[in-house]
Amino acid sequence: MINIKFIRENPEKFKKACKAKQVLFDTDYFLELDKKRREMIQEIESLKARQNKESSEITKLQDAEIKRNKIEKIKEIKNRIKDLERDLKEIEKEHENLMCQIPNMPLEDVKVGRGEEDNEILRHEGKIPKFDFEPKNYLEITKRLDLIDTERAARVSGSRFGYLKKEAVLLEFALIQFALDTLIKKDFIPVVPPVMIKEKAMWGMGYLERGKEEIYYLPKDRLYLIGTSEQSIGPMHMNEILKEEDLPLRYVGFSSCFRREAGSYGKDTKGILRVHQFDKVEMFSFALPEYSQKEHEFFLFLEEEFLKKLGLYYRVVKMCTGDLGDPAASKYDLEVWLPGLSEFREVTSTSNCTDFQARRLKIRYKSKDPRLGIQFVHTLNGTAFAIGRMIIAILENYQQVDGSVKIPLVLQPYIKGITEIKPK
RNA sequence: GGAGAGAUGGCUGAGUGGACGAAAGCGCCCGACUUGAAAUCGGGUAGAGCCAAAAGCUCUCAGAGGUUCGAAUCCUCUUCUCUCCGCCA
Repeated sequence: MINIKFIRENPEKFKKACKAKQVLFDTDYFLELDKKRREMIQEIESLKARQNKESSEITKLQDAEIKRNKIEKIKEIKNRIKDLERDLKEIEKEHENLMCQIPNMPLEDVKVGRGEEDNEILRHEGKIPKFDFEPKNYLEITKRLDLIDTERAARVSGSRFGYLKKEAVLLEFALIQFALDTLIKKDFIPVVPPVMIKEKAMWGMGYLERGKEEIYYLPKDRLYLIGTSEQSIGPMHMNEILKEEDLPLRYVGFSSCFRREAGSYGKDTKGILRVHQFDKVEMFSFALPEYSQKEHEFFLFLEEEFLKKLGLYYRVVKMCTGDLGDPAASKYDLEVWLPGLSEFREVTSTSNCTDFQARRLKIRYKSKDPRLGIQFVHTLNGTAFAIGRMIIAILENYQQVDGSVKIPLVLQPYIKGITEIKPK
C-alpha cells in the first residue's frame, strides 16, 4: 500500500511510476472514484453529526409526545444514512481493491527498464577463479562425491527436490552457524519463524496481488507456505507501534522456503539450482524512514562481506523498475561466478520495501519528536545465505584437479576436522 | 478434539445502556526545584478519517453483523489468548 496523498498530489509522477513498474492502472478513474468517496463521506458524516446531536437531547425531554416526535425524526435521518452507507460501501470496496493493486513506488535512483536485460551491473568484486584444468559443473561434482541425490528425491517427492547428503549437510550447518555468528554480533536477533502463515500475513507482505502462482497454499487449514522467511518475519510486528529507540530492529531468520516455480518449466531442471524447497538464512530490518536507504546499503555491505570472506568472485546488480516486484522500491542482487556452469548466478539479494509492507501490516513507530507523532516504519530484507546455491558456488569454486573440494577457510571452524571433501 | 475464562490507549488495568474516547497507575513530553542528575511537584499525552490547514465533525474498546433514539456495556457469528482434560514430536 502506498500513501494515497502521493497519488492525489502527484498524479503525473504516479502514472510514470506505474508505467516504469509495468503495471496497468487507470489513475484518472481512480482519482474520480476517490473524489466521489470523499464527498460521500462528508455527506454521511454531517448527517451522523446531526443524528448524534438530536439523540443526546432526548435525555432532557420530559414530554412523551415531543419525545416520540424526536425519535421519529432521528429514525428518518438514520434511514438516509443507511442508504448512503450502502452506496459508500460499494465505492470503498472498489477503492480498496484498486489501492491494493498499486505496487510500491521505485526510489528516484532506480533505472527505468523492462526487465532483467535492463538491470545495471554496478561492479565486479573479487578475483576470477583460475583453474589449470577444465572445471566441472556442480552436477558432476555432487555426483562424484555423492552429495546430492535428486533421483531418489524425484521418486519420493517429484521433480525439483533433492536429498542433501554427507558433507553437503555439514556445509549447510556450517553456513548457518557462520551467518548467525556474524549477524548476532551486529545486533540481529536470531529467530526461527513459522513456515506456514495466514492469508492476512502473506497479503500484508504484498505477495498475493501478483505472484500468487508461486506460492504453496494449504486450503484445509487456510495457510500459505512461505517462500522466504521475510514473509513470516515481517508480519511479526503487525498492528504494533514500535519505539523509536528500538529501531533499527534487526532479525536474522533461518527457515526452509517453499516455491512452486510455476513459471519456470524447462529452466534449471536438473540439480538443485531451482527447487521447490530450500533453506535460507535471511536478514530483516524494521527501520526509521530517514535511515532506510542507509540500512539497505548496510545489508548490501553484509552480503558482500559474506561473499568476500568465502573468496568468491561476484557482481553487484541493481534492479531496474521492471524487475523490482510489487513490494520493493529498490533492490540489489549479488551474482556469483560459477566456473563449472560458466555463468553468474544470483545467490543473494536485498530489497528496501520502504513503507509499502508497513502500511498494509500497520507497523508503526512513535517518534521522539512530538510533531512527527506516529509514523510507518520501513522494512528491508536481504539474504545472508540461500544454502543450496551457496553450496553450489562453493563446490564449483573450490574444486580441485583430483575431484576433491576444499572447504573455505572461514567455514572450517564450523565443520570441525574437515578441510576437504574427497572422492571415495 | 472436549470443558471453561478472557480480549479496553505505548504498557498494566477500572468501567455492565446516555454525563465514557474511556478512571487510576506506569511510560513518554514540557515546566518548576537542582551546579547537573535522581527524587518531588505542576501541566500535557490514544489512533484513524474528512478538511490546504486550524477549528470542527465522524469512526474506533479483538473483528464482522444485529438490537436501540443512544452500545466498551445487550444479542449472534468469527478470530486470537489463557486454564483444565485428551492426543502428540
